[in-house]
Amino acid sequence: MQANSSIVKTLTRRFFDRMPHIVAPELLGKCLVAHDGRMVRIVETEAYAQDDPAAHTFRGETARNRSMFGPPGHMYVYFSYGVHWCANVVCGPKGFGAGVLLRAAQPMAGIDLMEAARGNVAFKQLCNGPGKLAQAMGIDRHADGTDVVGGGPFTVIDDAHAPVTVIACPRIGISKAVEAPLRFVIADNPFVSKRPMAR
DNA sequence: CGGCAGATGGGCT
DNA sequence: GCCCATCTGCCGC
Repeated sequence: MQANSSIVKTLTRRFFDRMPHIVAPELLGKCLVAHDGRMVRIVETEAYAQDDPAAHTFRGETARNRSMFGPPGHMYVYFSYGVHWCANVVCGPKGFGAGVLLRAAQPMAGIDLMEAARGNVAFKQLCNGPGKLAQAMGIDRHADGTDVVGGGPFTVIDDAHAPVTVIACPRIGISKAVEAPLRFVIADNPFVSKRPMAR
């Protein structure tokens, strides 16, 4: 191994077999890879558990949120405000509707494909929001329920670079449990959707 | 430049 | 009506 080459590890199913508030900060710095070469480094996540009034699973299983009740390590993709797709990774035990929303990421590879998908926007705005991230990566309804540990169209890997400094802060764009510090960002990363409030 | 009001839009309850 | 969002335009610093 050369000094600046990364060590890529495939995440195990067990990584996602824990509660979302544990998995969400640990996903920071991990990478999401698509089959066509597009890759992003995750810089912002939010945790949603079944007992959380802000979670889609709070009122039980429906056709829309079904994949969140399935086994961990799979995608939950939902259609937001009639316009955007948003990607989550299911976590927690099977049968417990929980997951981590992928809110923002840093483009790493396949930039030309991301720009084609997102249109004429600044580089920093390619993936700095959940809808933008999904659009840039080509994530839509077809990815719902697919495996992110391996074998699916998108895979989460640990492309280890440097350790990250994690900041926890309130989530964005919700109307219930608005103060819970379940949003996690990499400190001082320019690709987050909104800077966390200074503390 | 940042912040905010308004419009947009589909699927849920 | 409500909602885990985004874009545009308009303000004020």
